[in-house]
Amino acid sequence: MAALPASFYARPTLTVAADLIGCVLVHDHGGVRCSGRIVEVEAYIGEADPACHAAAGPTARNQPLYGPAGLAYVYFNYGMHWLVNAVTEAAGAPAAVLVRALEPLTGLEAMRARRGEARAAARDGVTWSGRDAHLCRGPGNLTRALGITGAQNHAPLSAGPLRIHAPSVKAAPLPVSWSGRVGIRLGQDRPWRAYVAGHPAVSGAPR
DNA sequence: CGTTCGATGCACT
DNA sequence: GTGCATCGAACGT
Repeated sequence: MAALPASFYARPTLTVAADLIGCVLVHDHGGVRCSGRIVEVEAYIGEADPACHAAAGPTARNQPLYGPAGLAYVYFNYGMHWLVNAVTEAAGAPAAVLVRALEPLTGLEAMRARRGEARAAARDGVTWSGRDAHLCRGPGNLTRALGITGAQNHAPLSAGPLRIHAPSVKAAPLPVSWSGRVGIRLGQDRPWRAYVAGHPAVSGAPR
């Protein structure tokens, strides 16, 4: 099964966001393959979008947004969370889709272990005992579970350890709902969050 | 149920 | 120095 080609991402960002629902994010890391079905994403589109990292023009951090479609844009936020995006549109047109939640498919043992490490770092000697459906619920949680870090920033999503695959032909299509984006201050009016309503792995409701 | 709040580091002004 | 595209513990109801 091949990863989605770069041309998949070189389209209008909202189209890419809708089509990413149901696709499978894969990360080969530490000798283990972890994957999950995408059930929640958000679009960040252009310098006119106040919530997009490109709102203030090109900087050292947002450089991948200005690159060609199909790259990963991974950045560190709140001092403790990596967030992973897929760069869309075309070079010079800064836009991306943030992956916010996955339904875990493979590598659950490794996911539990990585989430446990995070928990153990914060608390002393207590193992994480959350439900598996919550392993990849939320953008910071899914990068932690899959082992995605800044090492994957600017990496191509069509080849390499971090990839996105088309939905399985056997899987029924997921219904897509839209809402305002979560966790942002500016730009809440734009209904650019796509998600599977009622799915247990979808993160918190919009503000 | 609900809301508040601290942890934690870096990009940018 | 300020403000995050967050998370979960610790409260209050």
